[in-house]
Amino acid sequence: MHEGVFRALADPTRRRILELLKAGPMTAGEIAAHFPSRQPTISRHLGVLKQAGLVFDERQGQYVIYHLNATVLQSWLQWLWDRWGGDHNT
Amino acid sequence: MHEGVFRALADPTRRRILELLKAGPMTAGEIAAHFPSRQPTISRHLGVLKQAGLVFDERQGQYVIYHLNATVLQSWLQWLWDRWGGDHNT
DNA sequence: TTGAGGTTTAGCAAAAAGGCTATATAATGT
DNA sequence: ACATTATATAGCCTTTTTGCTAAACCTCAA
Repeated sequence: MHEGVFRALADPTRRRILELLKAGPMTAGEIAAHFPSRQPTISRHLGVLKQAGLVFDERQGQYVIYHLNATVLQSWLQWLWDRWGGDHNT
Repeated sequence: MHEGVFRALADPTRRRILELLKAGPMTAGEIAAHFPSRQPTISRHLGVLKQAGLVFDERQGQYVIYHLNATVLQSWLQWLWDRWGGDHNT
C-alpha cells in the first residue's frame, strides 16, 4: 500500500522537493531551479512523487503547479507510527 | 543523517525483516527461513539494515542473533514527524 | 585436526534507478 | 500560422541494487 512512498522517499532529491513544497505550491520550473539537475531530471522525480501520491499537480496556463499532498504524507506517517512507533499516547 | 534508513526501508523484504524482529530477536537462519530468497541474499539485506543502524547483531556460538534497534527506529520516526507530521501536540 | 552446521563474503548477471540530450506536447502572444 | 516559454517523454548510458552460486570463515564436537 505504501510501497511507492517508501521508494519515492529513498531519493534525497525527492525528499528535498517535498521540503520545498512544504512551504507552499510551486511550479515545476521553480522547483527545478533549486537543484543542480536538469529540468527533465526533476520532472521525472516529480513524476515519481506524483505516482506515490505524495504530490499532485494542477495546470495553470502554461505552468504546472505542484502541491504537497499532506494527507497522504500524514496517513503514511500514521501507518508507520502504528507499526513501529513506540508509546505515543493518542 | 537518516539517509541510510530511508534507503534500507525502500526494500519490501527488509521491511518484512524488521516486522519479524519486532516480535523478538532471531538468528540469521530463522529470518532467512521466512523468505523465498536464498540465505546469502537475506544475509546481505541484514547487512544493509545493520549499516543503517536499524538492527544489531550478537554472535552466540555458531549463531548470529539479530535484534531490532528500536531506538534508531524511534528517533527516525520522531525526526520524520517533526519534519512532516502535522499537529501532534506533545 | 577434521567435519558439520551456520553465516558471511566474492564475483557475476540481470534489473532498476538516475542523469543527460534531444524531441514532443501544451499554452501563450503576435 | 508561427515563435516562444513551460513541461513532459523518449532514448541512451552509467551506476546501484538485487539475486544467485561458489567459496571462505567461525564455532562446536568428536
